[in-house]
Amino acid sequence: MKNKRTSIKDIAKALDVSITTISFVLNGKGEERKISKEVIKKIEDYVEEVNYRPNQVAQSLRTGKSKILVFMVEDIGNIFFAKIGRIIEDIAYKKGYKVLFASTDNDDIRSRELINVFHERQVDGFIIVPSPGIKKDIAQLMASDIPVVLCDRYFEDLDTNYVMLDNYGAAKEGTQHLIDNGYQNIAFINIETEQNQMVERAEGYKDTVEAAGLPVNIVAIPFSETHSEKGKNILRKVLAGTDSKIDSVLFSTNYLTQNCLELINEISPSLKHELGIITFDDDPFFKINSPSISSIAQPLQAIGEECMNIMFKLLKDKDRKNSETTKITLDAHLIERDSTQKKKHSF
Amino acid sequence: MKNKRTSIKDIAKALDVSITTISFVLNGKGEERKISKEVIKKIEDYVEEVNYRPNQVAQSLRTGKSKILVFMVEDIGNIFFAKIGRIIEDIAYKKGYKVLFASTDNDDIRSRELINVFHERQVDGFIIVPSPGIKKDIAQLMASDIPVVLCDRYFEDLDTNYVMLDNYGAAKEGTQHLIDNGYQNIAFINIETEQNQMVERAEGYKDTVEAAGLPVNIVAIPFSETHSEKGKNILRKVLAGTDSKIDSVLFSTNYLTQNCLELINEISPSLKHELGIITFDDDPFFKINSPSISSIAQPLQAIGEECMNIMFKLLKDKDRKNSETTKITLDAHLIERDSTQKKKHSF
DNA sequence: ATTGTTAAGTAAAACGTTTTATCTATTTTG
DNA sequence: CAAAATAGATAAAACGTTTTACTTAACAAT
Repeated sequence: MKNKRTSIKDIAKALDVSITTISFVLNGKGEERKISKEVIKKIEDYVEEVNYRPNQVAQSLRTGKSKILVFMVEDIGNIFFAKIGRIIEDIAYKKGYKVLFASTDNDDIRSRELINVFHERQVDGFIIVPSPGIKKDIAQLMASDIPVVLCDRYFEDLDTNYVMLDNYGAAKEGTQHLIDNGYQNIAFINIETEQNQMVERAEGYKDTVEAAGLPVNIVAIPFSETHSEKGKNILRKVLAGTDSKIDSVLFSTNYLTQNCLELINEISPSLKHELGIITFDDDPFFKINSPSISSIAQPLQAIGEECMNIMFKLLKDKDRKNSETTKITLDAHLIERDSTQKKKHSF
Repeated sequence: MKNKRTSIKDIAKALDVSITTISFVLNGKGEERKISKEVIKKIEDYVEEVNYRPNQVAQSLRTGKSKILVFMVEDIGNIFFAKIGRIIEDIAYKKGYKVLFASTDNDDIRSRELINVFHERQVDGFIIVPSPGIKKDIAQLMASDIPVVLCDRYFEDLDTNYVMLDNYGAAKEGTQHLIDNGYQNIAFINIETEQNQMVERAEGYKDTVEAAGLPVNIVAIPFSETHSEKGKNILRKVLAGTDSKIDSVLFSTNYLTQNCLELINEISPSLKHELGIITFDDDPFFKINSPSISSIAQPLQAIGEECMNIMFKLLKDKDRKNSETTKITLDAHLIERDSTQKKKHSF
């Protein structure tokens, strides 16, 4: 009943030709291996006729190549990663690669386990948004001569291929935009982390306000508290402004924006019209919100494309171990909307 | 240099034990096959020591099982699918399965190609959000005795496992909510499609307004025009209300909501405060928007869980061909917000 | 003393490919 | 005309497992 798929052996039997010959023909080595035109034709026709497709698992076992790439992110349910994932997927498919997605939750243990699992599965390459503590594992992975591209983050003292946003520059630009529009007391709302992309955003902010002679006000919310009452209280205090009254905020990531906006709404509906607001990561609804919300948009398409450019380069390169790593830094795109147009007086 | 991974053969050599014995021990068949305690211990210790991990590709080839599931959706960059994907991924990993994601763009050709590709790769099961015209391919896939669960949509006349929203009921509930709040002229904004989930939503809407003696007004925007000027014009006309003035809208899916809200904003900023608005698929920003937007939220967690319940049942079931299909219909969750609180007069 | 049983283990086939080495005719070359 | 080269193909090993069928030794039963 369970009709087994046709294998190369079945074809060999049917055409009275050796397995080897068929394999050569299928892999386009017919000419090279001096297989006669007639035999080539015969095989190709038959393959077409029975719609034979080689068993990829067997191919993988033999060649050690799987034609599978893996995209390891913090959370594939986060729209930022999901969008990049889609872009990567599309590019990969065009070249015959499939993409496994995996969410690490930014957890080192989970990341490590995933790397091992995929390594066992003989995936051909890794695109990784690394969790903070897996530098060693990344190094090991690279040492085992498998293509690795880091995305969104990197490690200062590890020579890897990566594709990053110019986080420092982007934060600078966003902050300067607030300053240019007359804001004088800007808070930078961040999550508590040592991930370099966040650190750089904080630096960009800090250097810019300092250069303008304005006060530095960095608020770090623990990752675990972004949805909790405790986190809300931290924000409440900032907005209440014990020392000096804040007139604007820069959110460092889309985790925070949503929750903080919600909170701002909760504290005082008029506040969101008075406060200058700009955030990293754009969202379609920012345009619709009132006020529409300014953002520092990441070039998702470019991020995905660059990751795949590097990946394909690595996949082709026979001795990639000896070739230089590629490091790409991309510019963000500042989207100016109503939330950063300083109003002379609140209403 | 390129230190090959240790294989079962290496262990055999190192311990002077046969390959077979090791395989039995590794697969927990040591007792059953009467391997002595000492040998079992010796093998287990060594395996631990050298951190041996079996080559999964070889396992797959031999057993025909890959421990990979595939989740085929319309677009993994769409937050609705991305969220479900994340839930499925988490459940899968707990049982040692990995998940391949694939976006079909709702295109039949692409869907068909993907199904074939994954079939070749010997994935163990499919969770599919089917494009409109691949009923036959789904049937074929099921005939080849591989677990298939449809998600979000199904085919009327094909006996499959599926997990669906009660689209009819959900649309009914949403529509009734508008009626209860005093709206009298409700438009249903849909994409032009024959996908059953959309048809059912339209029916739910239609039956409800008709039962209340209110006019039926179904607007179908071609899929390709959701972002175009042409699509906008269709909407403009509806909102202008040539025949009768519309006082509220029900959006059938999250593709539309964003664009239409944008357009409503564009046409007249005050309109969004006057119009009753409710939409399928919740979004975090609906809560923050002013007015906050009512929605018919899908139970993402439950959808993911039910898909996986069925999948695991199928994976276990030896003769699933003869067992009954499982059909699950889930209820939506109506979230009432400001956008459906009828205002006595516009402002 | 033969037969049967069990304990403890192994050899070898199989999964479906790719690839290396080899083979036989035929043709070319010196 | 013998040696060398080439055309056209194939056998068999290899990838790393799982699994079937077998072996051997020890012991028990008749």
